[in-house]
Amino acid sequence: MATGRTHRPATRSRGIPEATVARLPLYLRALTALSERSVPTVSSEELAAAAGVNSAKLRKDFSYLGSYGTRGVGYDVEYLVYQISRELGLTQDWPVAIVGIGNLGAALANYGGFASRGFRVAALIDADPAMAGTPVAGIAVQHTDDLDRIISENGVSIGVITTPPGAAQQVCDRLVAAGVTSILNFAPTVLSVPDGVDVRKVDLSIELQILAFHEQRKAGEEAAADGRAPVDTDADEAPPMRATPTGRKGPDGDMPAVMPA
Amino acid sequence: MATGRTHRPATRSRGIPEATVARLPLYLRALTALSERSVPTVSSEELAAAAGVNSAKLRKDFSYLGSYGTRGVGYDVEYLVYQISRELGLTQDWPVAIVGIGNLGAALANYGGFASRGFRVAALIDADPAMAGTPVAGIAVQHTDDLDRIISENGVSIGVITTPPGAAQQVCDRLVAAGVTSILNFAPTVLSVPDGVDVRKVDLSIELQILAFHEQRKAGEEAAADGRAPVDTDADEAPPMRATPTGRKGPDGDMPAVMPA
DNA sequence: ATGTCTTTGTGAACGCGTGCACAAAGATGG
DNA sequence: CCATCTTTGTGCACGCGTTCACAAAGACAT
Repeated sequence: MATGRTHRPATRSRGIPEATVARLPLYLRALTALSERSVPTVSSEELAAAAGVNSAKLRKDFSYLGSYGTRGVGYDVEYLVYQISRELGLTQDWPVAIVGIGNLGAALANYGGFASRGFRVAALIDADPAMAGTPVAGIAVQHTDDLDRIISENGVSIGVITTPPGAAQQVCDRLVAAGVTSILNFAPTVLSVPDGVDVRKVDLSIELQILAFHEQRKAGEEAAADGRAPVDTDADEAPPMRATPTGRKGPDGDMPAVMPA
Repeated sequence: MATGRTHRPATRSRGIPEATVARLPLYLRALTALSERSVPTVSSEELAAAAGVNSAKLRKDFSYLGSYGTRGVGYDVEYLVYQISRELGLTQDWPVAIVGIGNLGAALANYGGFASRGFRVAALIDADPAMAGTPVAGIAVQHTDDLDRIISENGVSIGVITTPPGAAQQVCDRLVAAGVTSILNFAPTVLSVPDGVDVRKVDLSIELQILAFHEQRKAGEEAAADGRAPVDTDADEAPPMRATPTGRKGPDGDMPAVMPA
């Protein structure tokens, strides 16, 4: 019970936990699928299964948005699609600019999932002059020199960075200077941005490394279960000769032990 | 995060928290950069800044791996690179198969970050017979029919799915049946997998929607600060006529008037 | 109405992750 | 050897997120 106040969650984007926000798109996708199948209502149990989450969690998530369900029945699909869309800000148009039109940038430009929900690829930007004018996914690539103007003229507030890592921070700075306040970073770089700017990163190599960790652990457990010698996964087998703090070993010769105190 | 039912009630395995594992690749990247600059040691403060995290958090993370630092000095870069690499399982070779060679799949195949650390693109698989044999990133695409054999012969345990959403679950099932136990899913689908299989997803559209949410919130606050009428971000303005079950086609045509306001 | 049945919404407990703050450990200099 | 200085490693407290379990709300049948 929302403390008896109205069923309206008092303007609270503030009150919506980040973890919940991250799941809303998941619910929305499942609901959209139901909507296309003309399913009128859905229970928390069913929807949770479709979204791959716990039903109690789903109900709590929805409770942050308000009381949109009916006890004994479930949730009205269309109504919920609308409420979540509105909460996520998908009822308005979001022009997006992609900077760095290499393999990945081009792939994203062609990606259908973009236009589907409020997002529109408004500009493609690349530093290579040779690419200027070349159409990618039906949109002419523009040169980085015009980045500022392009962002302003199109009212872009969300930028996608798909440049090589070395250029990412610079591009980021320029985007922010031009007025972008949300960045989706595909470059394997830690971006630093001023307060008020949101950055989310998508990092293939990090994801793979996390999978490798679990994969290795599984292999080790399996070996142990087989009764064989477990994979040596944590002993200090042949470390690269833990460098003595003072004297560095061989190759680097007389590297002065620099290390700004 | 992983979507499947991969919930492990804290295996006694390694006491390394999931959150820490997710940051290790970040530290590793920063350390590798330092290593290339021949920096011998680094303090938790410096490294934390480079990785974009809190220094106390970094120290605690490292403490799960062991005591690899030297008080008063810091951490030996080379030694730490080795320890983290080993912990993540990057000292061994991980053959990876990419299924679905469209724009995105091809872009990933060409992505350099792959080979860099233990990962090797061992096979490209696509359902389109016309693509079979076509070289992408120097590797000939093979047909889905041979998926099982390809996975087995190459000892692939990590699969990357870049197919259209409709094919993702089926491809996933086949990968798992063939022996894959870790999946990186780029398709906008919730994959269900048996226990013991890890799934991580990369979802462009979800990331954008999360950014849109915050963007909308920022716009609302800004408007409020300007003294203008705040963006209506939560009132029940013009809902799609809450569940007016008016003539919903379907088996149950009668459709009671549910969902009162 | 009354009773039964279904499903929501949420109080409460728990566990994980984060950040502070500090003692311990080691380096360094006299 | 002792004093001082730097930086690690961690005990502790706090807050967020998850999950359980259940009372309340409403649908539906009689």
